[in-house]
Amino acid sequence: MRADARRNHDQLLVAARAVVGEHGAEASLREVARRAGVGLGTLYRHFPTRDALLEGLLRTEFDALAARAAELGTAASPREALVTWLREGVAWTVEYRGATELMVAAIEDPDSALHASCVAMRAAGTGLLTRAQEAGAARADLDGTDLFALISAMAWLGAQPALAPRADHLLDVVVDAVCAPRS
Amino acid sequence: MRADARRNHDQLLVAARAVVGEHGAEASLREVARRAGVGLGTLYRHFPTRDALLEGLLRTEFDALAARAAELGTAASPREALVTWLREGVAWTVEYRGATELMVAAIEDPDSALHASCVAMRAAGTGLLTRAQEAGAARADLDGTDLFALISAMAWLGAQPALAPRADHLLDVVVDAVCAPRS
DNA sequence: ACCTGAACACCGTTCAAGT
DNA sequence: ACCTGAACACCGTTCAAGT
Repeated sequence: MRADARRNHDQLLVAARAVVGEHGAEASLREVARRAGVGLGTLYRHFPTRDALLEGLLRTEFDALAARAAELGTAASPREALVTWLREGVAWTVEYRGATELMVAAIEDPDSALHASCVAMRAAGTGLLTRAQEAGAARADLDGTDLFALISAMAWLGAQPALAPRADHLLDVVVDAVCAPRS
Repeated sequence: MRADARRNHDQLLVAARAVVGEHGAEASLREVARRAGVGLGTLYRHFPTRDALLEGLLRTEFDALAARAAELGTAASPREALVTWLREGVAWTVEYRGATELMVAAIEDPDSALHASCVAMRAAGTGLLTRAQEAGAARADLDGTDLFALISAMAWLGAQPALAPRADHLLDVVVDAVCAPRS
């Protein structure tokens, strides 16, 4: 890759992080290009879809979550590992308001730039869930997709200003439900 | 109101119901006006905001939900009344994909055209919840806003194509959590 | 009173023309 | 190779002009 191309690529990601932080995942792509000091066509050359651009932002975070799951898998009790990871996953997802819908859509769309990262994250959660289930510390009738769905829904909830004040408490309720051994 | 104004008003609602059904709550207002055979300014005269237009569509449904709560309050056991209403509330909310965000925003914005309807719906749910709590059939650490939030989040989940297949099951999990007497 | 549609300031996306 | 920005087809919203 040519030096100028690489610089543009990097500046686009920097600008995107700022703009998405301010306006959410539906932020204007024109504004990203503007802020990066780059033509609009250059943005499309580097990131042909909005997903591709977000993937550039989120990949490192996804990887961190998967790594965290591996760490918890050995460092904590099955129940505590699962609960901690659930809470951290929700907290992290709330940060990217608007990205939750994209994440959810990407998990069943193999063509999405976010697909691989989503699948990896689900796999990490599945590991923790299975371990907790084997220890009798989580409901047996849940799978990794359910966990992913619950994290997404609670993150959506936390991103709604009107509901955010109760989000932590409601997450407690859901965590209780996930960890109830019966059914 | 003049006869032509009334006819335009009604046709706008008919068109809006169709267009929102097809494209969700973010549907193009231009398309609504087009489909109603009406100038764009006429739409804005009758419904000055998008909320006002949606309110026209949703008010009857909100009222039905409140009435349903009253009915269940006398016809069913406290637990069953709450659970049935929760399920029906989620099922109904899923129908209006995209409207969930608006509903949630409206409940704390007194200027929203949807505000009164949202508050009434929350009040109806609060009645059922309180009754169930007094019967020891629901967690004591939940209030009407929590119920509203959980309904919204589960409706959001059900509206995501990738998660919809598990939505019913996850609602069961949440219902179990709401009805767990402890904590 | 009520209606219309042009006008304005924005989008996302594509692509001919430049270096 | 890579970049630019005009062009196209859309938005939401406002408002002067018409009946």
